[in-house]
Amino acid sequence: MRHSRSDVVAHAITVLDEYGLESLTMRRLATELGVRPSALYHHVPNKQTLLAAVADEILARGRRPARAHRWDARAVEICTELRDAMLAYRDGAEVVVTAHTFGLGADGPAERLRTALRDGGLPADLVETGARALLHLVFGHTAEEQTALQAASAGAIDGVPVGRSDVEPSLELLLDGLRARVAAGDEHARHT
Amino acid sequence: MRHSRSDVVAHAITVLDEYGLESLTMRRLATELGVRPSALYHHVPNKQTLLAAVADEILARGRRPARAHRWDARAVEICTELRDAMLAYRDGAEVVVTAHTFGLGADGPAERLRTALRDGGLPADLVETGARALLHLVFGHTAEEQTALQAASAGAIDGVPVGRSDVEPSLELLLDGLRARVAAGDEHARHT
DNA sequence: ACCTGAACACCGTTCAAGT
DNA sequence: ACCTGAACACCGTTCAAGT
Repeated sequence: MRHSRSDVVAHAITVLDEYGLESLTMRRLATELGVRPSALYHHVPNKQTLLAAVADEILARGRRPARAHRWDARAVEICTELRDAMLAYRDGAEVVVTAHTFGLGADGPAERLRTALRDGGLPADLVETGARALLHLVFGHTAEEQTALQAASAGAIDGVPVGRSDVEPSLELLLDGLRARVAAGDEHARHT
Repeated sequence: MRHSRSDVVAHAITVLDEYGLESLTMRRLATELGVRPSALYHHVPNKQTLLAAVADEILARGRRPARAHRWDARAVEICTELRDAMLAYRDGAEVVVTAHTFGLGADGPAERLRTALRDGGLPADLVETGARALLHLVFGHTAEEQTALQAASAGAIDGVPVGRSDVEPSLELLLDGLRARVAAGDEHARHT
């Protein structure tokens, strides 16, 4: 069977989800596709690029339509969507976070957060630091949550199971900081 | 020459800093120590454990005495110390963050943050979510900062150089959230 | 355009045996 | 206690050649 680039990326996600990131090798992927390893290099320049494409596809599959209108509710929406998208596939958080750290794709959520804050009327510097802080919080939290989840599901019972809505307390804490800054800014504007 | 476990860990940091994480292989480390690869397994059960020990050593080398007394200043102190420790070695952030994510060592900073917040009189739930959020912020920020820094120093000139005190805006944003919660809690306590 | 065959230059880890 | 020798079971990537 002849393949296209999207076949390769799609099957990479399947292998990832079924056997984990450490088993997602070019050789294994090729074997599963019924092809020699060298054939993959016709579709993708190297493994790094393939993993970036996998990260983008994981995020794309998690997309949900926007519902909220207020900037803080929008931010929560984007962050929980991001978290759910990463948790939906085995080792999803690690793949997405790594791709983002190396600046290879996976930059959709950052851009959407910036847009939400900008549309909410936040000043440019708050948009920048707020979006980055929110993203780092979700990345850090979800990466840890996923390894804990996977360790629990592998090694049976040990430690307290992590609740599903566990990001929100940290998220709300940061949003409180943002709201306080916005309120202070409005206060200042009213007095000048 | 005969070696001890700490020799191996110390030389692993040297190799890491000089050639980067991707070049830190058991075989290369062994060669640099003038020993066969299998000899390393007398000192360390596997590579993962070695990397956790490397992470702990990087953090230990960055330790500074506590100066501040107020909980929020203590938190900033611990966070900037953590950041500086990770930035002090090539790929230091990635090594420390990975070790922490997999629950292998590198848990000193988290414990110290929790202690600082607890000593500051914050309620238990705020201590927990505050410490985690601060840690994730520093990890996420520093990992990104370091790859940007290393990319810039490798690929010469492109993009704006990241300033040295770049974590502090995000940190202060989160601290504003924490301070607001503390103030609200005190307010509530005064009325009951 | 998509793939094979064959090679290059590596990995982490184990384990019996040496000193 | 610390190390060697030798092996096992793998990696990512390149490149000429096939269809």
